[in-house]
Amino acid sequence: MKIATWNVNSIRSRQAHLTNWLQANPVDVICLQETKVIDSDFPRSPFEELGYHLDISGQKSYNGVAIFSKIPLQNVSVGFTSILGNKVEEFDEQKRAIAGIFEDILILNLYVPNGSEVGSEKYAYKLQWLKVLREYLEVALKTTPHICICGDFNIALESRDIYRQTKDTDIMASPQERQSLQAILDLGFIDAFRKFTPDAGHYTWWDYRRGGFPQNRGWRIDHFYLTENLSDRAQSCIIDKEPRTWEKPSDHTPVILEL
DNA sequence: ATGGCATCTAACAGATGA
Repeated sequence: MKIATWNVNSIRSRQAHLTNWLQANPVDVICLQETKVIDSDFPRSPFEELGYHLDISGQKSYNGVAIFSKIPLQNVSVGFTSILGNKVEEFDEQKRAIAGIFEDILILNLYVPNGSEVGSEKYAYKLQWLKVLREYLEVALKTTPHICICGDFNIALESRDIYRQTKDTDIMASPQERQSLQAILDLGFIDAFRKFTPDAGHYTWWDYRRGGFPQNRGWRIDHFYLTENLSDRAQSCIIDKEPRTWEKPSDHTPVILEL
């Protein structure tokens, strides 16, 4: 089976790109981020016509996540309160997390906060959000052996994931962000892409500005993290750069995991 | 240090993203 993740940067602006891509890549599941639309305005029919069942959680203008699957997901939940309760309610205001079970796998689709600038309020929110995510996974792991987390993490863990040297004050590469993500991985998650590809120069996001893509000035910030038992089942994990070459693309490109 | 580019709302400029 194949699972994909793609930050589409507005589902309404990217509808044709996504339908074209899905026709060429009929994955079993696709996890989307930054849909940027309330649920009642989500363009469902083009994707339902391709045979997908849709689970969506969006809001006006910002954020928003969705999972499309060829077979309906079981036990779909939105946000963190479903597992952690009302104490984490404030972290569910922004629509950044949706989960469901496909076959024996819990798929958790995430749009991690960007953080704006190191030291800002949004940066503090990003770190807190990651702490809540860690708690969520700690609980989930107690009952669910097979977990696949994917999405836009807005963090590049290592220098080989970024086209240039970074400073500690660079958002998406700061030590605190990396430690927060590493603490999650330390619960027992493996970077699926790195199981197959150790070398530098593979990215999933390129800045629209300054000709980032043509010069391959990118960052690898979209990830698949798998529990060890699932990692053993992984057959491949690849980045498909092609949609980034299309006209008016998302600034992110899809990553595809094969189990 | 700035701005570069794209998306949103809907104010056609300002907020946000990464």
